[in-house]
Amino acid sequence: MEKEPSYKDKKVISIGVVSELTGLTERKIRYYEEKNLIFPERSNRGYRKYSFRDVERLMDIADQREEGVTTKEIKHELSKKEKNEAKQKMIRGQLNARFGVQKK
Amino acid sequence: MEKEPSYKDKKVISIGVVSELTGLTERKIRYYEEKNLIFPERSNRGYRKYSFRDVERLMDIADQREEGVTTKEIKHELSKKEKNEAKQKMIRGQLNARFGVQKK
DNA sequence: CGTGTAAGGAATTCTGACACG
DNA sequence: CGTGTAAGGAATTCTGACACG
Repeated sequence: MEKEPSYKDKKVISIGVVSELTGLTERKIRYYEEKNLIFPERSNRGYRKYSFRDVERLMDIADQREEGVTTKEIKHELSKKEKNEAKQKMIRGQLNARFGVQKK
Repeated sequence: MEKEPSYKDKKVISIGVVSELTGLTERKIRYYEEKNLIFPERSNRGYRKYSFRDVERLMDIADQREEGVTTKEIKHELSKKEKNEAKQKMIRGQLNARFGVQKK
């Protein structure tokens, strides 16, 4: 029951292409990483690699920045979402343990 | 009724990453392009950009080459498929013209 | 035919820093 | 805080060619 990583999550896009795709400067993209808003992978020699999901995330960040939301606030929003997801997952796990289908 | 290009078809991957993904050398990848088996786009300054579909296509080509199929034969296979697709499309169009739903 | 390699040049990316505000 | 820019270096990619077979 493995989850094969969708194309959307494969980290294969260089920062230059991400810049074209999002309209953001490379400076901004690196800065948002510094602020832990985005998490690219690195190639062997340290080149950043992004996924399509990262590109979407960056466009979302760009929108929020335009509205005057600070990186700190954006970061906190992200943390909240992560906590919620962790909680949801835990609840699902417990429900499953008590009422889930039995293994044959 | 526009078809938005899926992530699978977006040309965003550099030849170096494609090489890692497929296990093929850059030399081979460029050669298959020379033989019209694969069609990357180009960035502003001439850098090749591939899609995930291209990556799949390359892995298919690699398999065929291992079986001893020549690039020429692979190319002919591709041409046949393209003709078939064109034919299918035409037939669908004609069927639709005669029996398709009427416009309101 | 299919692929490796050395060659030289141009463009990319990286980091750390100074600047402004 | 958020972003621009100049700086120097390292790695990437490109093309055309020679090599082997």
